[in-house]
Amino acid sequence: MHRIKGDAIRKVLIIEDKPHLVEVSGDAQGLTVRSLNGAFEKSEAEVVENIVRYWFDADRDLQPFYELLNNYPPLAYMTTAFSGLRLIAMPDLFETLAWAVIGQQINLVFACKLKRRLVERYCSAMVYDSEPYLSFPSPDVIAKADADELRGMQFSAGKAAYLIGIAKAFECGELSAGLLHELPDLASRQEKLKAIKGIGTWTANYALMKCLREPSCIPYGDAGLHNALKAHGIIKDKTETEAMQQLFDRFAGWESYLVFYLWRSLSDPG
DNA sequence: GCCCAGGACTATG
DNA sequence: CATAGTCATGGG
Repeated sequence: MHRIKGDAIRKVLIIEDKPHLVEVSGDAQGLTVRSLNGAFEKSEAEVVENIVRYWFDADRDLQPFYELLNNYPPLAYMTTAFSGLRLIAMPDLFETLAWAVIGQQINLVFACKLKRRLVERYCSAMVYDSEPYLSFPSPDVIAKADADELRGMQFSAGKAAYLIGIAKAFECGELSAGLLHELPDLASRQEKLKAIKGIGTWTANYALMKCLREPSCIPYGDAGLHNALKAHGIIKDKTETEAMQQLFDRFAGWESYLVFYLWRSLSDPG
Protein backbone atom coordinates (compact mmCIF):
# COMPACT_ATOMS: atom_id res chain seq x y z
CA MET A 1 0.00 0.00 0.00
CA HIS A 2 3.08 2.20 -0.04
CA ARG A 3 6.43 2.33 -1.75
CA ILE A 4 9.77 3.23 -0.17
CA LYS A 5 12.15 5.41 -2.16
CA GLY A 6 15.37 5.88 -0.26
CA ASP A 7 14.47 7.95 2.79
CA ALA A 8 11.01 8.75 1.45
CA ILE A 9 7.70 6.93 1.45
CA ARG A 10 5.03 7.24 -1.21
CA LYS A 11 1.37 6.48 -0.71
CA VAL A 12 -1.95 7.31 -2.30
CA LEU A 13 -4.20 9.36 -0.02
CA ILE A 14 -7.85 9.85 -0.90
CA ILE A 15 -8.76 13.51 -0.38
CA GLU A 16 -12.38 14.41 -1.00
CA ASP A 17 -12.77 11.25 -3.09
CA LYS A 18 -9.78 12.18 -5.23
CA PRO A 19 -6.60 10.06 -5.12
CA HIS A 20 -3.41 11.99 -4.40
CA LEU A 21 0.00 10.38 -4.58
CA VAL A 22 2.09 11.96 -1.85
CA GLU A 23 5.72 11.56 -0.95
CA VAL A 24 6.81 12.06 2.65
CA SER A 25 10.48 12.50 3.47
CA GLY A 26 12.10 13.37 6.75
CA ASP A 27 15.22 14.72 8.35
CA ALA A 28 16.21 16.17 11.70
CA GLN A 29 14.12 19.27 10.98
CA GLY A 30 10.90 17.35 10.44
CA LEU A 31 8.73 15.90 7.70
CA THR A 32 8.29 17.23 4.18
CA VAL A 33 5.25 16.32 2.10
CA ARG A 34 4.88 16.84 -1.62
CA SER A 35 2.30 15.86 -4.17
CA LEU A 36 3.45 13.82 -7.14
CA ASN A 37 0.32 14.21 -9.24
CA GLY A 38 -0.42 17.90 -9.37
CA ALA A 39 -0.13 20.60 -6.76
CA PHE A 40 -2.55 20.61 -3.85
CA GLU A 41 -5.25 23.19 -3.68
CA LYS A 42 -5.14 25.23 -0.50
CA SER A 43 -7.90 23.30 1.23
CA GLU A 44 -6.37 20.00 0.18
CA ALA A 45 -2.92 20.95 1.50
CA GLU A 46 -4.34 21.46 4.97
CA VAL A 47 -6.14 18.13 4.88
CA VAL A 48 -3.02 16.34 3.69
CA GLU A 49 -0.89 17.95 6.36
CA ASN A 50 -3.30 16.80 9.03
CA ILE A 51 -3.40 13.28 7.63
CA VAL A 52 0.39 13.03 7.56
CA ARG A 53 0.73 14.44 11.08
CA TYR A 54 -1.77 11.84 12.25
CA TRP A 55 -0.19 9.03 10.22
CA PHE A 56 3.26 9.52 11.80
CA ASP A 57 2.06 10.85 15.18
CA ALA A 58 4.29 13.82 14.44
CA ASP A 59 3.06 16.02 17.28
CA ARG A 60 3.54 13.48 20.06
CA ASP A 61 5.91 14.26 22.93
CA LEU A 62 7.53 10.90 23.67
CA GLN A 63 9.30 12.04 26.85
CA PRO A 64 6.64 10.80 29.30
CA PHE A 65 6.75 7.37 27.65
CA TYR A 66 10.55 7.31 27.73
CA GLU A 67 10.53 8.17 31.41
CA LEU A 68 8.30 5.17 32.06
CA LEU A 69 10.65 2.97 30.02
CA ASN A 70 13.71 4.29 31.85
CA ASN A 71 12.07 3.41 35.14
CA TYR A 72 11.67 -0.20 34.03
CA PRO A 73 15.11 -1.78 33.46
CA PRO A 74 14.06 -4.70 31.23
CA LEU A 75 12.78 -2.25 28.59
CA ALA A 76 14.92 0.83 29.27
CA TYR A 77 17.19 0.02 26.31
CA MET A 78 14.28 0.85 23.98
CA THR A 79 14.66 4.58 24.56
CA THR A 80 17.95 4.46 22.67
CA ALA A 81 17.43 1.40 20.46
CA PHE A 82 14.14 2.77 19.10
CA SER A 83 14.77 6.44 19.82
CA GLY A 84 12.13 8.64 18.26
CA LEU A 85 10.02 5.77 16.96
CA ARG A 86 6.39 6.81 16.71
CA LEU A 87 3.33 4.60 16.51
CA ILE A 88 2.67 4.54 12.77
CA ALA A 89 -1.03 4.63 12.10
CA MET A 90 -3.12 3.15 9.33
CA PRO A 91 -5.17 6.03 7.89
CA ASP A 92 -8.11 3.92 6.73
CA LEU A 93 -10.37 2.12 9.22
CA PHE A 94 -11.76 -0.40 6.74
CA GLU A 95 -8.26 -1.38 5.66
CA THR A 96 -7.20 -1.69 9.29
CA LEU A 97 -10.11 -3.96 10.17
CA ALA A 98 -9.68 -6.03 7.01
CA TRP A 99 -5.99 -6.48 7.72
CA ALA A 100 -6.70 -7.50 11.32
CA VAL A 101 -9.32 -10.05 10.27
CA ILE A 102 -7.00 -11.47 7.62
CA GLY A 103 -4.26 -11.79 10.23
CA GLN A 104 -6.37 -13.67 12.75
CA GLN A 105 -4.77 -16.97 13.74
CA ILE A 106 -2.50 -17.33 10.70
CA ASN A 107 1.16 -16.49 10.32
CA LEU A 108 2.05 -13.04 9.04
CA VAL A 109 3.67 -14.27 5.84
CA PHE A 110 0.48 -16.03 4.78
CA ALA A 111 -1.58 -13.05 5.95
CA CYS A 112 0.46 -10.78 3.67
CA LYS A 113 -0.20 -13.13 0.74
CA LEU A 114 -3.93 -12.99 1.38
CA LYS A 115 -3.97 -9.20 1.65
CA ARG A 116 -1.96 -8.90 -1.54
CA ARG A 117 -4.43 -11.13 -3.39
CA LEU A 118 -7.35 -9.07 -2.08
CA VAL A 119 -5.74 -5.78 -3.07
CA GLU A 120 -4.63 -6.95 -6.50
CA ARG A 121 -8.09 -8.29 -7.26
CA TYR A 122 -10.22 -5.37 -6.02
CA CYS A 123 -8.07 -2.27 -5.67
CA SER A 124 -7.91 0.84 -7.81
CA ALA A 125 -4.43 1.69 -9.07
CA MET A 126 -2.61 4.82 -10.16
CA VAL A 127 0.55 4.74 -12.24
CA TYR A 128 3.40 7.14 -11.57
CA ASP A 129 6.82 6.94 -13.14
CA SER A 130 5.85 3.61 -14.69
CA GLU A 131 5.13 2.12 -11.27
CA PRO A 132 1.69 1.24 -9.88
CA TYR A 133 0.43 2.75 -6.62
CA LEU A 134 -2.53 0.92 -5.16
CA SER A 135 -5.38 2.07 -2.97
CA PHE A 136 -6.99 -0.44 -0.65
CA PRO A 137 -10.42 -1.42 -2.01
CA SER A 138 -13.26 0.62 -0.57
CA PRO A 139 -16.04 -1.05 1.41
CA ASP A 140 -18.58 -0.76 -1.41
CA VAL A 141 -16.33 -2.91 -3.62
CA ILE A 142 -15.77 -5.63 -1.01
CA ALA A 143 -19.44 -5.52 0.00
CA LYS A 144 -20.24 -6.75 -3.51
CA ALA A 145 -17.46 -9.34 -3.58
CA ASP A 146 -18.30 -13.00 -4.00
CA ALA A 147 -17.52 -15.12 -0.94
CA ASP A 148 -16.76 -18.12 -3.14
CA GLU A 149 -14.22 -16.10 -5.07
CA LEU A 150 -12.54 -15.17 -1.79
CA ARG A 151 -12.56 -18.85 -0.85
CA GLY A 152 -10.76 -19.52 -4.11
CA MET A 153 -8.11 -17.04 -3.02
CA GLN A 154 -7.55 -19.21 0.12
CA PHE A 155 -9.60 -17.10 2.48
CA SER A 156 -11.44 -19.31 4.95
CA ALA A 157 -15.21 -19.26 4.76
CA GLY A 158 -15.20 -17.37 8.06
CA LYS A 159 -12.79 -14.66 6.94
CA ALA A 160 -14.64 -14.21 3.64
CA ALA A 161 -17.95 -13.72 5.44
CA TYR A 162 -16.38 -11.38 8.01
CA LEU A 163 -14.75 -9.17 5.36
CA ILE A 164 -17.94 -8.84 3.34
CA GLY A 165 -19.97 -8.23 6.49
CA ILE A 166 -17.62 -5.51 7.73
CA ALA A 167 -17.70 -3.87 4.28
CA LYS A 168 -21.48 -3.88 4.40
CA ALA A 169 -21.44 -2.31 7.85
CA PHE A 170 -19.49 0.62 6.39
CA GLU A 171 -21.69 0.78 3.32
CA CYS A 172 -24.94 0.97 5.26
CA GLY A 173 -23.58 3.58 7.66
CA GLU A 174 -23.52 1.32 10.70
CA LEU A 175 -19.76 1.80 11.10
CA SER A 176 -17.26 4.53 10.32
CA ALA A 177 -14.27 6.20 11.91
CA GLY A 178 -16.42 9.27 12.52
CA LEU A 179 -19.06 7.26 14.35
CA LEU A 180 -16.41 5.76 16.63
CA HIS A 181 -14.91 9.18 17.32
CA GLU A 182 -18.30 10.42 18.46
CA LEU A 183 -18.61 7.72 21.11
CA PRO A 184 -17.76 8.89 24.62
CA ASP A 185 -15.05 6.44 25.70
CA LEU A 186 -12.82 3.52 24.87
CA ALA A 187 -15.19 0.89 26.23
CA SER A 188 -18.09 2.03 24.06
CA ARG A 189 -15.85 2.05 20.98
CA GLN A 190 -14.72 -1.49 21.74
CA GLU A 191 -18.31 -2.63 22.14
CA LYS A 192 -19.38 -0.91 18.93
CA LEU A 193 -16.69 -2.77 16.99
CA LYS A 194 -17.25 -6.10 18.72
CA ALA A 195 -20.92 -6.02 17.79
CA ILE A 196 -19.84 -6.82 14.24
CA LYS A 197 -19.21 -10.45 13.27
CA GLY A 198 -15.52 -11.21 12.99
CA ILE A 199 -14.38 -8.46 15.32
CA GLY A 200 -13.37 -9.75 18.73
CA THR A 201 -11.31 -8.25 21.54
CA TRP A 202 -8.02 -8.55 19.70
CA THR A 203 -9.25 -7.03 16.44
CA ALA A 204 -11.14 -4.20 18.15
CA ASN A 205 -8.10 -3.17 20.19
CA TYR A 206 -5.79 -3.51 17.22
CA ALA A 207 -7.96 -1.22 15.12
CA LEU A 208 -8.46 1.33 17.89
CA MET A 209 -4.74 1.47 18.50
CA LYS A 210 -3.53 1.49 14.87
CA CYS A 211 -6.24 3.61 13.28
CA LEU A 212 -7.99 5.70 15.92
CA ARG A 213 -4.91 6.27 18.09
CA GLU A 214 -6.51 5.16 21.32
CA PRO A 215 -3.60 5.36 23.77
CA SER A 216 -4.63 2.55 26.12
CA CYS A 217 -5.36 -0.43 23.89
CA ILE A 218 -4.00 -3.88 24.63
CA PRO A 219 -4.61 -6.59 22.02
CA TYR A 220 -5.15 -9.32 24.61
CA GLY A 221 -4.15 -12.75 23.37
CA ASP A 222 -1.77 -11.40 20.75
CA ALA A 223 0.86 -14.00 19.92
CA GLY A 224 3.47 -11.42 19.00
CA LEU A 225 2.94 -9.60 22.28
CA HIS A 226 3.41 -12.85 24.20
CA ASN A 227 6.58 -13.65 22.28
CA ALA A 228 8.05 -10.21 22.97
CA LEU A 229 7.25 -10.44 26.68
CA LYS A 230 8.80 -13.89 26.83
CA ALA A 231 11.92 -12.68 25.01
CA HIS A 232 12.34 -9.97 27.64
CA GLY A 233 11.87 -12.40 30.51
CA ILE A 234 8.72 -10.61 31.68
CA ILE A 235 6.55 -13.74 31.36
CA LYS A 236 7.35 -17.40 30.84
CA ASP A 237 4.13 -18.27 29.01
CA LYS A 238 0.91 -16.66 27.88
CA THR A 239 -1.05 -17.77 30.94
CA GLU A 240 0.67 -15.19 33.16
CA THR A 241 -2.06 -12.64 32.71
CA GLU A 242 -1.43 -11.01 36.08
CA ALA A 243 2.23 -10.31 35.22
CA MET A 244 1.13 -8.78 31.92
CA GLN A 245 -1.47 -6.62 33.62
CA GLN A 246 1.09 -5.42 36.15
CA LEU A 247 3.38 -4.38 33.30
CA PHE A 248 0.64 -2.48 31.50
CA ASP A 249 -0.42 -0.84 34.74
CA ARG A 250 3.05 0.72 34.93
CA PHE A 251 2.47 2.19 31.47
CA ALA A 252 -1.03 3.56 32.00
CA GLY A 253 -1.88 5.95 29.21
CA TRP A 254 0.88 4.52 27.00
CA GLU A 255 -0.26 0.91 26.64
CA SER A 256 -0.64 1.18 22.87
CA TYR A 257 2.83 2.64 22.52
CA LEU A 258 4.27 -0.10 24.69
CA VAL A 259 2.64 -2.76 22.51
CA PHE A 260 3.99 -1.06 19.40
CA TYR A 261 7.52 -0.95 20.81
CA LEU A 262 7.29 -4.59 21.89
CA TRP A 263 6.22 -5.59 18.38
CA ARG A 264 9.10 -3.54 17.05
CA SER A 265 11.49 -5.47 19.29
CA LEU A 266 10.50 -8.71 17.56
CA SER A 267 12.03 -7.62 14.26
CA ASP A 268 15.06 -5.95 15.81
CA PRO A 269 15.79 -7.38 19.26
CA GLY A 270 17.54 -5.18 21.76
C1' DG B 1 2.15 -36.04 12.12
C1' DC B 2 2.20 -32.22 15.43
C1' DC B 3 2.15 -27.50 17.01
C1' DC B 4 1.82 -22.79 16.40
C1' DA B 5 0.59 -18.56 13.92
C1' DG B 6 -0.37 -10.61 15.47
C1' DG B 7 -8.46 -15.09 16.89
C1' DA B 8 -13.43 -15.47 16.65
C1' DC B 9 -17.41 -18.05 16.57
C1' DT B 10 -20.72 -21.26 18.58
C1' DA B 11 -22.21 -24.51 21.88
C1' DT B 12 -22.17 -26.04 26.49
C1' DG B 13 -21.84 -26.08 31.74
C1' DC C 1 -18.02 -16.38 33.17
C1' DA C 2 -14.89 -20.46 31.70
C1' DT C 3 -13.89 -24.13 28.60
C1' DA C 4 -13.99 -27.15 24.21
C1' DG C 5 -14.50 -27.74 19.45
C1' DT C 6 -14.17 -25.73 14.83
C1' DC C 7 -12.39 -23.10 11.13
C1' DA C 8 -8.24 -22.96 7.30
C1' DT C 9 -3.55 -22.73 5.68
C1' DG C 10 1.50 -22.61 5.89
C1' DG C 11 5.89 -23.24 8.11
C1' DG C 12 9.11 -25.26 11.50
